Amino acid sequence: MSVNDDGFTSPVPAHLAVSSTAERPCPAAAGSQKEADSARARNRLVTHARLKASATELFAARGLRNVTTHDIARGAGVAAGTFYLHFKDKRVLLREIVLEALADLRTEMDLAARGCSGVDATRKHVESVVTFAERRGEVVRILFSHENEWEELQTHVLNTLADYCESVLRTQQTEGLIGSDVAPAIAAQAITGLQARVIDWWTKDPSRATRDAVIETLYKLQLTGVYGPAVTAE
Amino acid sequence: MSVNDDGFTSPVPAHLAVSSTAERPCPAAAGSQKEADSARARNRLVTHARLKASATELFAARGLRNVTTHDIARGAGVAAGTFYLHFKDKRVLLREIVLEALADLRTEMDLAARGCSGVDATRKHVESVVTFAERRGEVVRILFSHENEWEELQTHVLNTLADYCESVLRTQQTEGLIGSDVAPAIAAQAITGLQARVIDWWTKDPSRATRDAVIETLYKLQLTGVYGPAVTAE
Amino acid sequence: MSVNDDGFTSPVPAHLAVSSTAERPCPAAAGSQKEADSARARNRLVTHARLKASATELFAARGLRNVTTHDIARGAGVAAGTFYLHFKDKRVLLREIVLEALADLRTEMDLAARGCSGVDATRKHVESVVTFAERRGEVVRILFSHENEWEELQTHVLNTLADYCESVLRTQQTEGLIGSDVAPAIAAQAITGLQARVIDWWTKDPSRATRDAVIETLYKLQLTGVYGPAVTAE
Amino acid sequence: MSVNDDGFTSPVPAHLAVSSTAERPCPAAAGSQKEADSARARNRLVTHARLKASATELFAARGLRNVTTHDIARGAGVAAGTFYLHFKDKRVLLREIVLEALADLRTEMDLAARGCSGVDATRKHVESVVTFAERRGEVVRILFSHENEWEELQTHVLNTLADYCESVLRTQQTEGLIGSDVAPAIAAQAITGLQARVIDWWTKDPSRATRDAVIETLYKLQLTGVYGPAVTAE
DNA sequence: GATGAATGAGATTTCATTCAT
DNA sequence: AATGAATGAAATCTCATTCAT
Repeated sequence: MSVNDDGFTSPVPAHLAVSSTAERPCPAAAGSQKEADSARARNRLVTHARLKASATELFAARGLRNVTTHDIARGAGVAAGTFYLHFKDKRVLLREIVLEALADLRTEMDLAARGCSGVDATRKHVESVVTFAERRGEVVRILFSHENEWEELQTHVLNTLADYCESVLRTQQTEGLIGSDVAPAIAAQAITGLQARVIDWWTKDPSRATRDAVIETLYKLQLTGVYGPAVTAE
Repeated sequence: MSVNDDGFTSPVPAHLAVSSTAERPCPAAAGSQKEADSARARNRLVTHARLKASATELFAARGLRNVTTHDIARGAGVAAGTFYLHFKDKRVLLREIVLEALADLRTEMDLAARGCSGVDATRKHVESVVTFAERRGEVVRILFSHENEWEELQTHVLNTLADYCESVLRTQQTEGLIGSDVAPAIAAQAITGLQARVIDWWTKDPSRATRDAVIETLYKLQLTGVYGPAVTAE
Repeated sequence: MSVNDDGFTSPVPAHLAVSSTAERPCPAAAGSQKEADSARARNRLVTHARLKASATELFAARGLRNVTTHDIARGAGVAAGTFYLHFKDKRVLLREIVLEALADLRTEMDLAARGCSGVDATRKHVESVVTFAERRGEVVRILFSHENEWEELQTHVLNTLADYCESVLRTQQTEGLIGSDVAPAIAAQAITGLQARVIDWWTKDPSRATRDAVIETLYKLQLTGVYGPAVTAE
Repeated sequence: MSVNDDGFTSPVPAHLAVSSTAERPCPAAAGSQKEADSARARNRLVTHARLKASATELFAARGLRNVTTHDIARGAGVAAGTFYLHFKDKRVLLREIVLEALADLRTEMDLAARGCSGVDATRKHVESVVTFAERRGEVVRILFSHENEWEELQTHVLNTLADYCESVLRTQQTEGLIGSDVAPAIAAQAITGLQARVIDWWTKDPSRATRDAVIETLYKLQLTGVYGPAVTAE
């Protein structure tokens, strides 16, 4: 049984759901306009993507509150008002960026650990987190920065990761790999915090440690913490 | 030699230093007015303290950016302008609150671990952090929340704690308690993140776990992580 | 050679330069939108002009410091924030008004004295200053009022006029019309002050003297002082 | 007959009158306290004078609007509230400074021209103005700077000087020294502006011209203009 | 859809003035 | 009289959001 199956039982809360803006049915879709329409639709997606990319870059660099919708629009090369044709407001945009990144991370962790179990799955998870951080440093900065106004979102991110972690822990506890003296809920928070902090610290300045050192340390700390004597696993 | 002695050699950077409130030199304290002066001075301190208390409460509840200087003044029961008689601006106030809390926490950790070493010191540290969180939940929320604009401050807090942690780890490594395969710098970040996350999570809703469960889990995770097999230490 | 050619070699200092309103490059003027764009551009200029007119009126009546940006916006019939879409702040607006007026005055003086020289040019200059004051009393009030905060600007105005005057004096001295005992630099300041004061005084209440009396007196005083026998000089 | 007799027929308007603040009768003047009282009264005058000196210096340096009552008090070495024990508000203080300076200038001009008449009186007047500017540059800067909020006061200063000038002109016209084509009211404004401007310009940077050059130029221009025959008038 | 000028609520900050001690 | 903390009105400036073209 893969822990992945349990990991995401926590659905996105209604108020955080990403409602795609591009749903409105095209009002006048006269036959001969199909091509024009699809061209238009493509343009729309391009603009949408550019806005999101611009926002990601700016949020990562300056923080959420120090970026204006005008900044984002300028960064995307569109007019100020265009922003609101794609996103209801700044929060929605952030939500979209964060939830997308979170889903990506989860997918990558799932894929990495596919077919593994126990200690091996944990190692794969650590590796995939580090890989994700290397490839998408900007988005990681956003994911793990908490600005209070968006605490709801921040909490959702950490809780999603912690829930996943907790499910893994419970499974392993059931299997007798972890002692019954470990409280999965608390331990899950601890491991999430541990990873988030190290990843944030390392992402800010990757020269601080080699990729391998980060992986090894995360793995060892995590494993030997819950498995006790088994550090010798190595 | 106690590691505690080394732990806080990292002085507060100049730009974060809390300048004492009594900056302005008292121009002339004529003889017969001493009482009046001291009464005024006392009142001033009271107002200062009330502003700080008001700000602490509000910052913890709503975050820095969602609290106006007027809110703080209102919470303290003084006029809007009074704020600026005591603090140059919001940042300065936050800085004062945070650095004060950080110093308090450090002091408590030092006192708690006095005379202990090795595993015992670690346990005392964990206990004092949890105790601090129980008594001063509000300030802990501020300490462990990061808003990007104050990243500098946030970084200072975490680094101060991580530096402390790192010095403990290095000492124990020297003493052979920890294997040489542990990178103290990374591990220190990890442990700091682990503690900060759990404390933040628990402080938000203390009913989530008992005090003892939190202490035990933090202790166990931390210890068995670095000590490997020695979890049996207990 | 006309002295007018020399008179305004003093360029506007960089920090006082009026940056053209059309700074922001128009990003992309798609073909079919030209009309819409130009309509918007026209509206923008109208708003800009209304703000400037409103400010001119208010500054003349109440002085720079007693006029708020809100007053100016209200006077122009736009919202408060609109002010800042057109001018970085009040100073920039004042600068624009003053430098524009100064340029206009200079142009009118140049045109009036075109083809004249010596005494005739002086007379034309006096006439054009008086005419300018009659037509644009408000702006003249601003031009010749000095508020210390804007001393830089005030100094620029008077020095520009004085420089012009000085160049005229030097030319006439070269031509032997003026004795060598006259120090052009000092005399230029004197004549500038003389004209500014009379114009300001008269503009405040034009019923104080007829236009002709003002012109005659300015002309006579400048040329031959109060004792001068020969107003008949001409 | 001295023109001085006519010069100050314009009394200070009621709203500009300096009402001494130190008028309140001493409530409890028990016999044996005379000395204490007089010592106190002396102290009061000292404080009053220091406030005025502080204000004069600051106004001259930074302009009226850029000086706060706190600045003035600090400059005088007293507490903020003390300011209001001596002056009803900032305006009153400025008024006191300006009217005092104006009275001083007038007195010096009177004394200088005592016994002189005609051209000689004019020369003496010019000399005394320049001397005043040399000795009391600060106050002159205040006297001749116009900030719109205090236009009333500024107008009073210039009109006082212009009135004086006008009376001189009328006298000389009566005596046949000046032609009937000169309008005394306008000419008086012109001469006042001329002097004020040159004095202001020179005071800002006395190295711009020697004292004698300033006097000679002011004198010559006033008497015979720039074209005037030779200053042979003397 | 895109544009970008306009909107207006709201936050920060200053400072003349008062008043309890 | 002097003190200096407190007051609170007022000004500047920003920016999320709307809307006519």
